[in-house]
Amino acid sequence: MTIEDILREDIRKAISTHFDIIADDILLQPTKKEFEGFYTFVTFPLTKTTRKAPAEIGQIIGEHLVENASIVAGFNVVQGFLNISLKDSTWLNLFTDISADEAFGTFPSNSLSVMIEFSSPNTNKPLHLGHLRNNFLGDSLSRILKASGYDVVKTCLVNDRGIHICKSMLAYKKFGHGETPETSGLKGDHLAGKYYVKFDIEYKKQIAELVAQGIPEEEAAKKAPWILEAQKLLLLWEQGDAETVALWRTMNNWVYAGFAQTYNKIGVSFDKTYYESDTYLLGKDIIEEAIKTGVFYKKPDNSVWIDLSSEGLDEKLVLRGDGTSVYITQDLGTTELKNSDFHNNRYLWVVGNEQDYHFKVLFAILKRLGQTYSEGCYHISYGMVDLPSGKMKSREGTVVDADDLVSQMIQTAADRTQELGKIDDFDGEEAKLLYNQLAMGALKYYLLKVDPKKRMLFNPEESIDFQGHTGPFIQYTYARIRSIIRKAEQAGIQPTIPGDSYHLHQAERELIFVLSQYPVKVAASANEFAPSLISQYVFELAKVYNQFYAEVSIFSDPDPEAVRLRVGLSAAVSETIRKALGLMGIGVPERM
RNA sequence: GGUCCGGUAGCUCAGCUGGAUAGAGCAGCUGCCUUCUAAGCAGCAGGUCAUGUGUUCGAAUCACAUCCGGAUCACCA
Repeated sequence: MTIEDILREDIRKAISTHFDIIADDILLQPTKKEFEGFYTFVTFPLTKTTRKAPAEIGQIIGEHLVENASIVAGFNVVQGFLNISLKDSTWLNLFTDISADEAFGTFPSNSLSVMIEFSSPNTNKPLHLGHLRNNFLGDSLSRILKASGYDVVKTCLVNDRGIHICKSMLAYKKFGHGETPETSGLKGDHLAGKYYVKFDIEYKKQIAELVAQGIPEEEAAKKAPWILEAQKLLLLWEQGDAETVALWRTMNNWVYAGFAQTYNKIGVSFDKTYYESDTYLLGKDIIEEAIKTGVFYKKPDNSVWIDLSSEGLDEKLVLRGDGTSVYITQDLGTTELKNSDFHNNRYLWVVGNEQDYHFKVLFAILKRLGQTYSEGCYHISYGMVDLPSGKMKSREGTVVDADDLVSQMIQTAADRTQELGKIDDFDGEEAKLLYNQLAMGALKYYLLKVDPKKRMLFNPEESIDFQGHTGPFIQYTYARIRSIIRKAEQAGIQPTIPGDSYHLHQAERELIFVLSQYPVKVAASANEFAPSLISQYVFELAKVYNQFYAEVSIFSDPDPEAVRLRVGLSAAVSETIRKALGLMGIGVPERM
């Protein structure tokens, strides 16, 4: 039972004794800064049933609380707003609970397992900024879900086959001259990407030539020699042609080695990786089977369809006339595979919002097929990342490369840190670790602080900011606290909670109040699949701590009880910052 | 055209199960380092919450309409 629950119960009692009304929903909101109190109860909704003025109702409930509610210290009424303050003993008890709870903010198992699929790259090009948002969201959500009691399985579905890979392969065959990551000095994924770009340049040239000969552009795009060759390559691959498969394998392995480096650098990993080359043929059987039960139907050309118009969707093709799969067929099969592999209670997909429709269709079909797990399927749809210059387009080369971005961030972190000169005694390894932590802190925080559902703007100048609403600001607060804890340890000061006679400083109350919100925020971010709630929370916590830090002196206070409490508060804040940033995959430095 | 998402300070974003004079950060301007890390703190300035109508004691929040931006409606993935 939280303080809020207790207070709600007390208000409910006050209402029933004075007005003879059973109020089921007691709405509490945090009191605005300019008023005294921590919790506010709005009395307007009670005016009708009680036939009393809002201020009068507030007065009556307030008086009742002061007399009867053991946690309440006082109140004030402003118009229809009843602002309630709590006793210092209440705050101290609350803080006692928080500091005693090692697992503060971590929920016990809820006996539910969840699979979360994210990242899911194509193997024809390196990761870019858009993938970073996806990866950070997926990684952070898996940590948040774990903290809120789920058993989590992280998966990645690698898009390792298809026409796009064949394009890279074709360009490599034409222009590669046996180049390898070793001979070129390029990371494998960048090497594959280089040929993907080469393909596109050549392809566009061929289209232009055909158009110049008077062929309409649409037709030219289909007839250009290289696209035909790439399609032939895809066919050869599907037939298992040894040479094609060998090249495919070689190039993909280069790419995987490159991806592994990037994932390692950004701190992302998976429990299980699925490859589309293993799963793309799945799903057909499910459909063939369900034609019999009437879920799907055949058209004269032998293509197979489902009519989802009663769900507000359209008629959707699920198998081509030649019997081959389409995207949705494959996803149906992959989901079935996931379910038979892991039997999870929930399945999540972190996929961009351009696929909203696809997932609506997928879930509708699963439901029609009578799959009970369809109820637990959820598309975590996130918005695109835009650049100040507009949309990122990989074909037009306007993408921000993930590896480049990460190394720029590390460079910036190094420059910034060296300017300040606070860690001149660090050795090379320590410094490197710090730069990495700060760089990833800045980048992850920047991409996670925005509501995932919303489209966001990536402003390069802002993203390397280390002040204000940023990861490094919070990391800095942590490092500051750690310095205090070290000092306290040296001085032999034990954090202790003072007795009931202790009069709290307002800054101390605020700190306890914000700390107490942490578990609520963890639960909310898990429910809404929104790491941004954690990022906002931890920023608020750091801000309130910095205010406290500027306002009160920790070690030079004449009251030893105050010193010991403040050391304890600092420790609790640092731990909560560490946990909260940890939920975002961000590490914390001892010094910076 | 149908469907979906969005439009809040110069910029980037919170707030949106209706509640007080709409909040942060950045940028701009003022102060604060002989005292625990100034990557910090305090303050000033900045808003017709796209527009209109409605519901309500009360609307940035709900409903309807309009305008603007984006996504999607492939036998691509």
